[in-house]
Amino acid sequence: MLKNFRRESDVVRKQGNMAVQRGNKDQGDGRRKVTITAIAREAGVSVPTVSRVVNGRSDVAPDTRARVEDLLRQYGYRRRTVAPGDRAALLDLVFNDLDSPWAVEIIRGVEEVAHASGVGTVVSAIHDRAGAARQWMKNLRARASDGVILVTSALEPVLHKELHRLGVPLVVIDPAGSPALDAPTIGATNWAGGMAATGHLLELGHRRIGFIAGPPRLLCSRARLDGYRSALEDAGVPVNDELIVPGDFYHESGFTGCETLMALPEPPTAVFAASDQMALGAIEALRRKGLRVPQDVSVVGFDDLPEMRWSAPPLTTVRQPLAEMGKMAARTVLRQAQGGDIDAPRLELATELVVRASTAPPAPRPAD
Amino acid sequence: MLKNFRRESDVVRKQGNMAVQRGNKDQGDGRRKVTITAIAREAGVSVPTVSRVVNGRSDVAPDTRARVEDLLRQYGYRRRTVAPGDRAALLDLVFNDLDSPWAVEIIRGVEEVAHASGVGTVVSAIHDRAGAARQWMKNLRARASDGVILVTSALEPVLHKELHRLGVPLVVIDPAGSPALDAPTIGATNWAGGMAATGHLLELGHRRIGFIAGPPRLLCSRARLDGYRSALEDAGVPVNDELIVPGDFYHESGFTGCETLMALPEPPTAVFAASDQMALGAIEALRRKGLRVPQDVSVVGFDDLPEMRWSAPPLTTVRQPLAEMGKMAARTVLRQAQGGDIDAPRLELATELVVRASTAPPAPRPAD
DNA sequence: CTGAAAGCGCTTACAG
DNA sequence: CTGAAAGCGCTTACAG
Repeated sequence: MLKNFRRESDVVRKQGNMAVQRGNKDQGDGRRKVTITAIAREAGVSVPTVSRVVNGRSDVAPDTRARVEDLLRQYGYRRRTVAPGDRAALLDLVFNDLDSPWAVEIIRGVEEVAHASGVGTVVSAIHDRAGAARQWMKNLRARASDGVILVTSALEPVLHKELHRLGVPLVVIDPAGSPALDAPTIGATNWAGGMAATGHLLELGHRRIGFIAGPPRLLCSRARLDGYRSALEDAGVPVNDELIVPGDFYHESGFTGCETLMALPEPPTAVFAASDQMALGAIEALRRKGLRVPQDVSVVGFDDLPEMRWSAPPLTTVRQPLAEMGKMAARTVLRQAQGGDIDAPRLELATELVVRASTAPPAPRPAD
Repeated sequence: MLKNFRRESDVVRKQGNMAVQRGNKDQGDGRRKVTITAIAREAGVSVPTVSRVVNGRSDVAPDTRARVEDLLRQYGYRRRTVAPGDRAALLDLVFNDLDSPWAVEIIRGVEEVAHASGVGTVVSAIHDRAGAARQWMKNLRARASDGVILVTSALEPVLHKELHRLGVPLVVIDPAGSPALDAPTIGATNWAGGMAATGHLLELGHRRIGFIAGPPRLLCSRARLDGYRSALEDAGVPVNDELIVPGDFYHESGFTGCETLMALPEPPTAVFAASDQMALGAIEALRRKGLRVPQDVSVVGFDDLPEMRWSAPPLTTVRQPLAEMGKMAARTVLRQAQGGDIDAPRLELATELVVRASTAPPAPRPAD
């Protein structure tokens, strides 16, 4: 390090007219402008030679290469244009928030497919704020991203319009539900999942089943709720609105939602939470009340995040193939980016009920 | 959509000599080559005009703009060079695996800082495979990334060497422990954390404390173990090697590690797992044996992943400021990328014991 | 609002 | 192994 810095000042002394050198802070006069031409002059070689070194070609004499590499490093050279052949292939993956294990699953899937195609995955969070979204659009443009995967965002319509204008392919994972969005979407069979979870509880013998809902503006929330309702109807169990409480997919709302449910004159014997995190919150609420899961109350979640195998007790839940959804989405944008056709404008991957240890038949009613 | 496709074939008909058009698969003769020049010819305007549209300048007649935009979209135009001013600023964040809530925390921190500086965060996983790493290096080079943040990887030395050659700044989060790595590193005070966790159990009155270790090749694992040992020594409790079992930070190993511990002739009254995930595995092992946490056995974890507040019972653990570490790392690479000095080559952020509900004084020994 | 001209940062044959 | 020359894909004044 020290050695480098020493050499650097030598260079600076000899070549004081270069805009800004590495190791110096911005000097009013602006951004540093380290070009291949400047490096060539400095190294006493031609521009093509530097170009060759930069591109790791083999036909450069070892000591020329070493000298040029040193200079490149010292001046902090970065390419200013991209080689025509290997355009930096980039794909943008945009979340509202990066605050849930949910997100990694999707990232994992997208990254796997993208990486295999030599494409980089740029991950961003826009926090449903128009400002952040605008900044992101600007960056997207600067980096000439080849495609965008957007995950459940209220900003869907705005971004879609702008991206369409720029001709950047867009795929939406788990669409929030903008009606006229004509981008391909990838989701899960939420309605069927809601049916399956509720059906499972019904089969165990539960008749009073509480439901902790997700944000009502999201399509997936509504589909899960409707699945719950349909299963009850199929079983001839009347839908009781006081058993349906609101939530926002986060732990806390599962906790309070469950408290509300258990404070009912006639509390439910089972709770279906529309997300795993809310299910965990619900279990905590029950634990605090001294109620055991599943002996006293059964709990079902939705998502099947990997850690749910290890919750206490291991959670019965509806598996949503998040990584698979990510992969699908990545394949779809990549195909579009290469000018291919999209095979399905709207796709729903299957959900699957995973029965673990948080559900059991209802406790026999206390003989009161 | 349909409309677009129709228009597109008109264009193709008129202009059959362009290499490959959008909507057509690769046609042997190679990659499509949609340049601003081609678009200009097609639109019957000059090259500068198309350039203006592409860059969203305001001084273009509305219908010229519309016509050009249509063409750009239809041909799937992507910039082939980057505007000198706004070079796509990119930062690479590299994990071994994207399989833990651990990762999101770091991503969140890095993204926040990078995004604020208009820098994109490219997330990759290299799975400790030299092949994947090589592919990634190639991509990194193509996208001219401005800096790299590497998270705990056995590939540290190789990547460091190569990146240094390219003059790309590198910061390592939670270094695996390559001895001669002269890149800045950001970690947590693992040793102090190990001390604190063990000290807490000691204070509660525990004397037989099991330890489920992390992978021994990682510095952080060794530091946590040494912290555990030191705390015991301070308290005058002899270190008993049969109470130390191996693990790999994942749930499963916590489960089996805890089983081993509880099968001991004289099992521990408390277990300190070197990761939250192993702590969860341990709790599950205890649950299966019918042992209650914390009444029968206390459990402490390490990391304080956000979901640990909601485990059953809420987990006492050592908080590692992962998002903060990500932010630090991002600031450090960004500063380096701008030619600034690094303020600290090696940084450890403080860990903090978070006491929740999984620890309690040991149960009185059964009077046998 | 638009284009002809000059310029920039590279890369790609080609010749030695 | 190296450079002079031509070329490419853009952008930036400048003039109208």
